[in-house]
Amino acid sequence: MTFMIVQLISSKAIEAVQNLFGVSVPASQLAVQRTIPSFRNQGDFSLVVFPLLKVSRKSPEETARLLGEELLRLMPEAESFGVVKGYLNVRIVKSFWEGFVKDTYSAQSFGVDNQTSGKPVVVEYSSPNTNKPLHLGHVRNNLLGYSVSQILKASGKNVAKVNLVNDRGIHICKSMLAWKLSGVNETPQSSGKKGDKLVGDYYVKFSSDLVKETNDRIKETILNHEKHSLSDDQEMLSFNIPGSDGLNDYEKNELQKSAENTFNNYESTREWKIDGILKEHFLKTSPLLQQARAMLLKWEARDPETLQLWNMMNEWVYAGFDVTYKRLGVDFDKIYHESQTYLFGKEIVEEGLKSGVLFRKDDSSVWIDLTADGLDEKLLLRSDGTSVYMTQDLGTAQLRANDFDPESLVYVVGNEQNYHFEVLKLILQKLGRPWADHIFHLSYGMVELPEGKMKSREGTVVDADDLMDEMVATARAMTEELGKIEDFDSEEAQELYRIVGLGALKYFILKVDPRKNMLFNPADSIDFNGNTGPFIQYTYARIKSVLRKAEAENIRFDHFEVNDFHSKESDLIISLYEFPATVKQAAADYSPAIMASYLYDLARDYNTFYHELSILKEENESKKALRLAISSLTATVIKNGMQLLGIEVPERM
RNA sequence: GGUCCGGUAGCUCAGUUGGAUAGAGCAGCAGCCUUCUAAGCUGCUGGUCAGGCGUUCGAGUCGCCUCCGGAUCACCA
Repeated sequence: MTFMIVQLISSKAIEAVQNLFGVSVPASQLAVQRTIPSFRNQGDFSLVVFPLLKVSRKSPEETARLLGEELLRLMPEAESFGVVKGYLNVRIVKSFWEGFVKDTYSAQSFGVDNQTSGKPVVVEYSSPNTNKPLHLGHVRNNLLGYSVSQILKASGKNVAKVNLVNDRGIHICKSMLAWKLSGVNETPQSSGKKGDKLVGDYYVKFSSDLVKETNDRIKETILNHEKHSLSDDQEMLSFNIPGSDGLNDYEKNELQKSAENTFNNYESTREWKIDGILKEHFLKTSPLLQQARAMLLKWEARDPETLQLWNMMNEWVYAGFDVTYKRLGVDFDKIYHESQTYLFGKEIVEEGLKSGVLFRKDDSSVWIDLTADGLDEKLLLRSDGTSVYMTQDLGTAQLRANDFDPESLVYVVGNEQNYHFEVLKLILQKLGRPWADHIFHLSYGMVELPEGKMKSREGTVVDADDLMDEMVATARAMTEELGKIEDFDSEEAQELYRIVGLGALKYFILKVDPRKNMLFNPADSIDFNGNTGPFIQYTYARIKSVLRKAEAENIRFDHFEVNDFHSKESDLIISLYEFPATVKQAAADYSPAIMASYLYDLARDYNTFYHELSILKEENESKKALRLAISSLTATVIKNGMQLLGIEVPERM
């Protein structure tokens, strides 16, 4: 079985040109494309002959006609042709399509390669911080990572899904400190909160406590100023600003001026409008932040009490994440933790220093000079010898190379880190890592809300669990309104709401080109009509309904002979035929959106076919069998294709 | 300011290495359920593909310029 009719036409056309004009033209000159609907009465595929005019020295119409005639001679699969302007439209013989349907309609795994081979593609995605629950942005990341992994597998690659959990650092310490200071010993069990939510709440509490503490300190400082009389009608204010001892005179002076401005403003308006310089200073010297930093140092020194608290709270978060991941339907083959990998980059830095790729500055910080590559100098070790993000990523990349001996490393990370990954790849290349050439940053765009960006401070963050709840609730409301599943028991109904609600969410996000920023409009996302997941799921359920009836009536459809296709039949068959190539295309572009778009078009094609033609009521047995076979194949393709998006399909809805 | 990404219908998005008359959905309007699931189907309305110049037989697609939006350029992650 060949899925390469397009390549066949192209190669035969090259042969035809050779025969006709004695010239060998490259395949790039002979683009074969699906004939546009207006000319489907002439053919299935089209060739553009304009590039051949130089060698044919004839008019476009004449060139196309000659080529068409030669093609008919060379290609038994070509049945007839038509010419419009410079376009040659070729009709493929019915028996070819008939053979295709016969060969595939009962193959459950049509289009998806279940034989994977070669070195693995390592796909990193999700990569959450453990101080906050997952939100809409993570949802896009997770859905993309999972779907791309599925698509790569279906295209024949071995895939390893990995997650790099950021479980250490100042953010986690903030949650830990706020929890400790609260003194209430709240746990997921005692509060009934999901672990990640609980820890996230303390992170928020830290932030608000920090703001309050800072404002209080500032107000106190401002109000407890001293007055010095300079003369009868002039006086000078002096503020006793804590933590300013180490500053130089200029900086002290700036702070005094900033404090005076703030005070004067307060005097005249009775409102606190704190000057920026002052605010920055008080944040920098915040006792709360100092405590958090002290905690991080204790953590790095393996202080048992700190480690215990850290472990406990991280476990809460993981339990919470697991629930969200499971519900989202994503999983990982290996999970890395930064707490275990953050020191790994240092050896690589040492190696780079020896080989001269990196250099040390006078303050003993380590850098790489990328100015020759149009980038800047980049820090790799701080002057105190500690590592930065980039250092860690060098280490984890090496670790992954050791663990998997991968064909390539794919990073599903937001586009705000484009620069970071450009630098990462470049450094590894300079360090002579051959696999560095196969680092691919799957850079996806931000998810925005109608009000603009999500801001945790403004409470506009869309929580992943809440979002799924809402989608499932909408699916339920919609299903109940339609009233088609009265015979479902409660468990079956719940399962359907889940499948449809999540299908809607996943499709809504995955149908957009990953690279582009996308708008998440809640009103649009709960629409289940048109270009949506539920529409495609519905099409599947509809087909299954027909197939169940056929089975009940004992109708077999393993035999059919076709004299002519209805245009709706051939449109559908050719769409189905293009599924394997679409999987390859989606894999090559790392784009679930290509698959989503294909499935939508297919579902639409099927619905018009379904509407226009009878299936079970068709009297001609051969036609009935063909239509059932096409229906069955469409169901398979929808199921397999949706599975590549991580979307399930219901047998009934 | 440097670098990168984007700008297609009122809104959200498609548009394969340059190919025929730029397509869907939503919204709006008009139809189609005693007939295989109406979460469906059919029709209508809606475009200076941000703007300009260029390359080409042919440009939404490639090049240059301008305008607008976003990201990034930390001893943060």
